[in-house]
Amino acid sequence: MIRGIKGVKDILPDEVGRWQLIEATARRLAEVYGFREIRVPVFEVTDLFARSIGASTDIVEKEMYTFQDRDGTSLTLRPEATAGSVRAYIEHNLSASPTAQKLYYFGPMFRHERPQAGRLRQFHQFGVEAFGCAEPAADVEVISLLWRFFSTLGLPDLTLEINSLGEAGDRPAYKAVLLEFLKTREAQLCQNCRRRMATNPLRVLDCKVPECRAATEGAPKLTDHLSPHARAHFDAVLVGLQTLEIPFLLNPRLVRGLDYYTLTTFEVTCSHLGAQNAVGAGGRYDGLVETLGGSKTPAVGFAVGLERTVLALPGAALPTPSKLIYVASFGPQGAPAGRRMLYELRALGIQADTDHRASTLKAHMKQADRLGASLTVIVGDDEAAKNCVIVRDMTSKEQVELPLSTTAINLQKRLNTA
RNA sequence: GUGGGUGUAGCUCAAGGGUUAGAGCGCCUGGCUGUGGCCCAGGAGGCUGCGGGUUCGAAACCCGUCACUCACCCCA
Repeated sequence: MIRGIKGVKDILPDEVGRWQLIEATARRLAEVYGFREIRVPVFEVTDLFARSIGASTDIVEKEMYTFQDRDGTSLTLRPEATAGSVRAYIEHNLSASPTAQKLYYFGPMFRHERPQAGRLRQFHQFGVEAFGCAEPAADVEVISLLWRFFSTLGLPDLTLEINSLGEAGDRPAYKAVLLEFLKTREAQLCQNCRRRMATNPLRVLDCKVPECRAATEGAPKLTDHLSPHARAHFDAVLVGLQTLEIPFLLNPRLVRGLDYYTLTTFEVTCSHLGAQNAVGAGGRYDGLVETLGGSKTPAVGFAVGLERTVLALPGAALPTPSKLIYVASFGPQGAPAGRRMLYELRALGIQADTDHRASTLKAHMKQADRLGASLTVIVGDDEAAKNCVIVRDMTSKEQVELPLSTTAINLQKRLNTA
């Protein structure tokens, strides 16, 4: 038997309802907020990701699905969609358009990691990118969309954490200060954190080991080393959130892993998701458009992990299935009459079905029950001969005889008034 | 890449060295020959993940391997 690839999952019919609800909610809210959909390719030239995400990040170093095109060009399955969106934004000169600055997208992303709860090698994201606005109000708008999305779906026990990474110049300066501090505590840090001191000192602050957290308790805070402009921007974002009454938690330890983030970063976590508890995250990336060859353009966005959203979605959020009419037809005259009835019902836009394998009324009734039909139209040879059908209400068991020719239209009225 | 857990019927799980590997749910048939659910009776369905070893005897113990899963790293 050929199996699916490790870390790549089928989304089966029984779970698709949850996905459709989430996608419809995302799409509707994004449009309400003035974002417009963009569809970018699932693969791009490798260099695009290396330059945007950061050459020394885990994603680029060891998690990308990279392959050679026939001419030798290195291509990569997208590990995220911001890079592609920015590329498209520059390539099609969207900055010249007064209306195309706010984009949203859906789609699969690919990262070669060991799968675990809430983490797959092919996973799906919904995300937005707002280009061209450096105002704190843009950060607040994006965060408020993210928060509204989760609350509309009714995800329980969410926390919005927020931090500022400062402007481009602030981080290197802070890194130096932090490193000085860490050196004085090196003996108390875990093996991992000692390694991180060399690779990514900011991550030490985010370590889960209690000893490390204790050791870094008095560490200098990035938010104390912000430039005046970065400080003012951050404060304005926080005030903006307070104005909208969106609850947040300041987390000076919150560090985003992608190199392009600047100033505001945020993350929404859900407390009963297991270890991978971030359902959505994002931030500002004012330098990225320029890095990729565009003109200097501020931008802010987020990405939502749809698998994680599905996991956290309460069962009550599931949409109720629509009413189904089952056609139970059998016999040399009844069967063709039934097929015609089915055709007419469907032409009227009524969800109707039958089981072509069933040759007895009993088998039909059983199938109607399993499909959850609200009404069953019975057409046997007797009915066909009399040009009528029997309509059975599956819950009340009431049956009425109706003329064959007007049944479909009758049932349509009955469904509309029910 | 590293570590832990688990692999038995379609699904959820029993059987912890000893006859023919069981149960619930689901499925099929009949009770009910043109009427579903509930009930009753019967039935089908298993190379116990795979390969080796120990043993008179292995689903069980040992080794290997593969898969799934959780966690680390990292991230949505």
